[in-house]
Amino acid sequence: MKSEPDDCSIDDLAAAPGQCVPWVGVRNYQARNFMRDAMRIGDGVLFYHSSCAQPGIAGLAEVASAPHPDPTQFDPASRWHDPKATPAAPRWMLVDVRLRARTRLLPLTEMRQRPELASLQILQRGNRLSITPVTPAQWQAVCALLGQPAR
DNA sequence: GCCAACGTTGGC
DNA sequence: GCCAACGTTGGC
Repeated sequence: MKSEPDDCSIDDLAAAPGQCVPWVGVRNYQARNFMRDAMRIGDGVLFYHSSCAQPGIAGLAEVASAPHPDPTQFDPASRWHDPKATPAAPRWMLVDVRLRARTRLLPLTEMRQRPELASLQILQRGNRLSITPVTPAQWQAVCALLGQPAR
């Protein structure tokens, strides 16, 4: 899951109540569908810093809630406000994400050098999705590079 | 700031 | 439903 550190960095996640944040602001249907349909509580999350000086994986996290409506879609003052969404017919669903571990930064440049990570969807040409699935083998490879248990 | 790549919009 | 125009993403 990509996050711009100016919005929510791994340190912001660590400082959040319960080290847990609602993943607000996703406004892409494919990314929404991953949160709404594919994620389960306890699923592992690679926390990726994007649109910053050093893009890369900054820590491990996990899905901490069932899907629920993104509250920012109803808030006219929010940058993520969606005038077409109503509480009766929400358009954007999200999950909460809880920190497991801050890690060293695994830079995008290093990720590209690792053959075992070559299949990661985030590394594919033209990928722009802010949420992409990770296979168990990819997860284990990243954890090994970060010196983290793969549990 | 550039630009490749992709998503969304809206006229037809 | 097609598709051109436009907007967004995100690394560099």
